[in-house]
Amino acid sequence: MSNSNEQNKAIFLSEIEKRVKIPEGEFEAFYNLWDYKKFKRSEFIQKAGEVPKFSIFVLHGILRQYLVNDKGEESIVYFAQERHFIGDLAALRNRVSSNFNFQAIEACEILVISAENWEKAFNLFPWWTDAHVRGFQKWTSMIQEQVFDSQTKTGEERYLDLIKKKPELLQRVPQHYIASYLGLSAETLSRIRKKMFNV
Amino acid sequence: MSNSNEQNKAIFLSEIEKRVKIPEGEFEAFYNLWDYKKFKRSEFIQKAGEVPKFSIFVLHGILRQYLVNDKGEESIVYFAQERHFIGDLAALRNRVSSNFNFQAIEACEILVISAENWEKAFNLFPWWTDAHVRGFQKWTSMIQEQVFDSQTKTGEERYLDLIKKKPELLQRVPQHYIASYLGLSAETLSRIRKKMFNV
DNA sequence: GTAATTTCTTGACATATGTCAACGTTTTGA
DNA sequence: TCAAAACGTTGACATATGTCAAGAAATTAC
Repeated sequence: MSNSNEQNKAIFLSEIEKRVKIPEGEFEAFYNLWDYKKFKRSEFIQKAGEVPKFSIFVLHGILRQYLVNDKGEESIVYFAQERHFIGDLAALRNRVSSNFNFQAIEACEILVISAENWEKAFNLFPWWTDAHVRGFQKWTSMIQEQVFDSQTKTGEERYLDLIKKKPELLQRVPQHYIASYLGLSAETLSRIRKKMFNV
Repeated sequence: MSNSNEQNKAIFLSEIEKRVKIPEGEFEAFYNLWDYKKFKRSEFIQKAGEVPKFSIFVLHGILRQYLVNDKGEESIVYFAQERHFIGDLAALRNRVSSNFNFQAIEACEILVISAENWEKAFNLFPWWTDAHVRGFQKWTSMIQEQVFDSQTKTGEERYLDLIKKKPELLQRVPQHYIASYLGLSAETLSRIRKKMFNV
């Protein structure tokens, strides 16, 4: 069921070309800076407290990025599905430990890039830098709006938003992960759903 | 009371040099891409719905970045004090309207850079790009942790965190702005403080 | 300096959400 | 295929926080 190297390359290329134009012939060298890896369901790609070994592009599968506090409560900050970039780049580049956990929810195929190769890519390929910068600029506004939502909306409203924005996600990951992402207990989400669908 | 042009330049330079090394002689040209502006207390630098005219560096004073939802409730996502960069770069670069409001809390002196000049700076000065990228990488982790905190911590815990991290802020801005930043009603913060200091 | 405005506090009450515990259902892995 | 693990639901109860309204205190602007 796993994709061939050529298919993976094509997926990766098309995703980057959505954002920037790649000069003739440069993609091959860029692609060679990345390695292919496979993870089983529920395996950890990276654990909190570790210095990240790489940054990630998801070819197939889905993984969760989450934080854990001192009381052991965890909360998912991001679901990375196929064609998403994910990782703790600040920690990767500065060679410091990360607070984030990255775990495969389903079996995953991913491409990874080491800190060393990340710097190479950044220095060699201006189009990559540009894509990267644009990605971050957009992403920060999005997360800031997420902070806002978590402060001003009820759980039910946030759940309805998610149904609109990422309906496929709800079919794909266990409901208690959705609850964790929304900042709700599993019980509360269950009750919200009951109220929404039973009346 | 306002700083001279030379003082402003020095402040700006020292802030960037904290992050990256600037090659001999390049700073002057970079600095010329920025303009100086002044705003009075409670004036708007940019309103939601507008296409941003520039991105901002704060020389003096403090401003708030906030969002408003359909019900008219507002929530502060960021306080920018002196020596902070602030703005909606995704909207600026793409020439689309921004959801964010930027308002001076105190009288402010700021440097601004237009969309056009921003692209110039980005293309001409790799050290600027680098500083910028590092800033964003760190910032995204920080905001993600902020989402986490707003989902897993009580208002009292978030207030205590803020006292530790930015004690000077509490002396400087009205308490109901602090409440808004913490995602609490003004009344609730008042009660938290009463409980903390009266017992 | 004083009026107008903004800010902060407090009470009473409503409500969203968490916690704990029990139990049934579904999925997983060998 | 079947036992074990993971997942989802429900009840009872506790609690954090919001809302509305009133008034006191502080700050601002002329």
